[in-house]
Amino acid sequence: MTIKAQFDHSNCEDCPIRHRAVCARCDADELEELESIKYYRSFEAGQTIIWSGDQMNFVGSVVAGIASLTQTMEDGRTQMVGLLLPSDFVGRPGREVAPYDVQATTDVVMCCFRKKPFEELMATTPHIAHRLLQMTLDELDAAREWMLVLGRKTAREKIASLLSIIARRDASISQKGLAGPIVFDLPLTREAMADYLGLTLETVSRQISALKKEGVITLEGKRHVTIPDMGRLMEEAGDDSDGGFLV
Amino acid sequence: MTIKAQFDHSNCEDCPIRHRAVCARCDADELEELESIKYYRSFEAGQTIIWSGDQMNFVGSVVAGIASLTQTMEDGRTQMVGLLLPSDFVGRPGREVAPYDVQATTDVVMCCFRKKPFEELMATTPHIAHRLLQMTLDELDAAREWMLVLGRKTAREKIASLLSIIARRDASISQKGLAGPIVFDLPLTREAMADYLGLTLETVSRQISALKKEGVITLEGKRHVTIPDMGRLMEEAGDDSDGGFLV
DNA sequence: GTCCCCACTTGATCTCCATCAAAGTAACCA
DNA sequence: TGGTTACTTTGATGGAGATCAAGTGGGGAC
Repeated sequence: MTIKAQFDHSNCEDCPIRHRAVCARCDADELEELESIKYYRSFEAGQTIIWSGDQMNFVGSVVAGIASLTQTMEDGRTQMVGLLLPSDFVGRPGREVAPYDVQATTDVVMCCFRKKPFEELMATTPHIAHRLLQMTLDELDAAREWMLVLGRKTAREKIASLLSIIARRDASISQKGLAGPIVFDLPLTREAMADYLGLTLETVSRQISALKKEGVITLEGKRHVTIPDMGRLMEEAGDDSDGGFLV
Repeated sequence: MTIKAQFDHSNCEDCPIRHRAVCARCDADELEELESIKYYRSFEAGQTIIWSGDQMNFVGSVVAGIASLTQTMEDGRTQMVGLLLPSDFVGRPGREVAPYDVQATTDVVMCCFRKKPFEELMATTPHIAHRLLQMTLDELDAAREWMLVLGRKTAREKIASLLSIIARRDASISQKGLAGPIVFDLPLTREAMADYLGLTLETVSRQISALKKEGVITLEGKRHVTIPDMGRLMEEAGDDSDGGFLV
């Protein structure tokens, strides 16, 4: 039924997209048309990929790096509304205008498709529309999960939730599961974390210090995190769900 | 392209669904199959329509009344993650299990389709999948807009934002546009509003009293609201966007 | 080397909203 | 008619996190 089931994406070298995303290389086995409209773009850390309100002329997947979706109020308050990790999809088939800023948080490589041809392809290729619907439903679930974090969790729980998401996502990419300590580099500045969590950067810093002091996490330098006990972290996050949300 | 463009739904009497939703009556003009798998269900105010974690065996649209999607933590903190007004769609094609509680906030009538037949229909009928994708994208936008409200707005701005959404949604149903005073009944208790806004019911009550005292809104009884100046309310909400998000 | 810059940490204080508590209002029912 | 119940308002108080303000540390340019 899905492409994923038919191909072993781990051998798909020049397309590091392993799941969920529309994968140009792999689809090309079935759909040469996709191959012909795909192209790659690179962005430097800090660069804005799409401005809110801009005409969108492409859709695509993040191949490498991390991008963020943010909304900003006139007075400068900003809220991150999504985190795009490798394999995540960007863009709205059928929409003209981008609803939020998309920014490269680290250096980013994207695999793009021109929007018009992609939409035409989608109209004639039911399973692409299907996959897109599934991905959109995943994002919707993630957004709603995040609403609980923003609306009801304490600062400490928010930090733990964010660490837990990144850790899980990281672990799932490196295929190791959740047993044993988990090690990763924080891809976000304290300020970006604050924007994601609806906090200030000072509060983020204080809470990270507290978690560190209490041994819930270990820090080497400012970004390199070790989580000795994932269960403990999830307790701190107030998570009953055994997780699995992604964006 | 869309059904909406082909039919005048305002004449579609026993199907009050006017836009966005999968509309059984109207689709029936094209798709007799849909007609054959649809049925109606009623729920009383307060009743739980779907429990989080339950097997979902139907999808459908809200025909009348208001339902809410909520998440709850073990310790009882709850966050509303969506408000379902008439014409909104409920259910996840392709998903087995409900991710949140769905509760009838007022008395609710739903137009349901058994999930299996609906999914089969979707697989063979591209434009249903398309419409569902568009609806899901709308919900995603709404969820992300709401993340800004939850993460960055003050209590007063949150209240103004909620009133503004309900007012706009109401106005769009009654086709009057936004000029002149807008009148509507609050469909939510103070507690439900608090759960939507990430506040306590006391704070909701205080802020509503404040807005009333300052003439931003008028109250008759506890629920009947008049908004003399929509622009003023949107200023209070901190909204630059001229709006249009729905869920 | 050392200077600078940027990300981060830590401290002191303030404020908005949560919490606890009590009283008011209206609908409903016996 | 009065009493019960569910919803709402209002008051008093406290605390989590914002805000303002220094200070730290590491990496890169020269």
